[in-house]
Amino acid sequence: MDRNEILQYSQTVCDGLRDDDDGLRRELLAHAGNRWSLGVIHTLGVYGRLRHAEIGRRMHGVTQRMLTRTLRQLERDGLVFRHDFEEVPPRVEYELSDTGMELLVRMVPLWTWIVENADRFRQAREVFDRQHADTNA
Amino acid sequence: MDRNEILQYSQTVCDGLRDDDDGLRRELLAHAGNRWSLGVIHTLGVYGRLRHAEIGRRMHGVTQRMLTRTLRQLERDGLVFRHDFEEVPPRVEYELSDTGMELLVRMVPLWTWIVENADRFRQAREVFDRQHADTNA
DNA sequence: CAGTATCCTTGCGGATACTG
DNA sequence: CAGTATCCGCAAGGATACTG
Repeated sequence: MDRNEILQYSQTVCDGLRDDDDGLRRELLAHAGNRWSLGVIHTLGVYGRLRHAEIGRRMHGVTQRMLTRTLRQLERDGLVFRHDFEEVPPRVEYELSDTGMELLVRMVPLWTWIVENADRFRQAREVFDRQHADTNA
Repeated sequence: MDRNEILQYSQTVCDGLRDDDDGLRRELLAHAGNRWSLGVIHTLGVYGRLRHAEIGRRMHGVTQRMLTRTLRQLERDGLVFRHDFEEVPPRVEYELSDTGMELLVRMVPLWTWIVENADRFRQAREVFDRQHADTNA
């Protein structure tokens, strides 16, 4: 994929995002970029069907509230299926949909690259912050 | 790329994101997912070097403040170079760095997919919202 | 022209307590 | 167990006016 291909793609995408789709774009990326969304998608991708609490146990730090909210959003976008067995006590299982799986596929290269280049960013920031500190001093 | 490959990748990525990198991950995606970041990256990718106001003109709706802020963040992460000519009146040009270009490459497939599947999401949401409305009624 | 300063609204994310 | 209700702090994003 050379530079021109990239730009053409990029052009198409950004043209397709005019006005109306802006909300969609933001919302979608918001979900993908949410505090917990990626973790949930990943967890469900790896383990398949899981119950609410099981997901929570596999992601440290998430509260019940945020987990529920995240799952609702993902479900609303059709990325996750919710199977309610309507039993007592409640039993609900979550599962990544095909759409969710496709999203995961598209996300992974990006995340991989970010992680692999973590140091680059850290260094860039250090340099920037140092220079900025000098300016202020 | 089959399901297992995806999951392995995904596993690696998410393992690499434990604790410390969480901030990094969020910040980076925050930049990539910001209201204006992608637009700026794309614009600079397509047009090359541009002045502050030129970028603004090519992106409708962005305010001076947000454009400046976005550019600062991108610059801090090393995604964008800032060339200050130190003239009067001021003349500053912005340019996508190689790192920024690489990010653009990784983002494009994701965006393309989102845009191509916009309808899918819209429909999923409509269904969800309708069902939820019924529940409340 | 590029950028800062100020003020404001909104929604995310978290803590805690409660319910069917 | 799964989920809701309530309250809170914080930062993003925006509108507006000003400056070197």
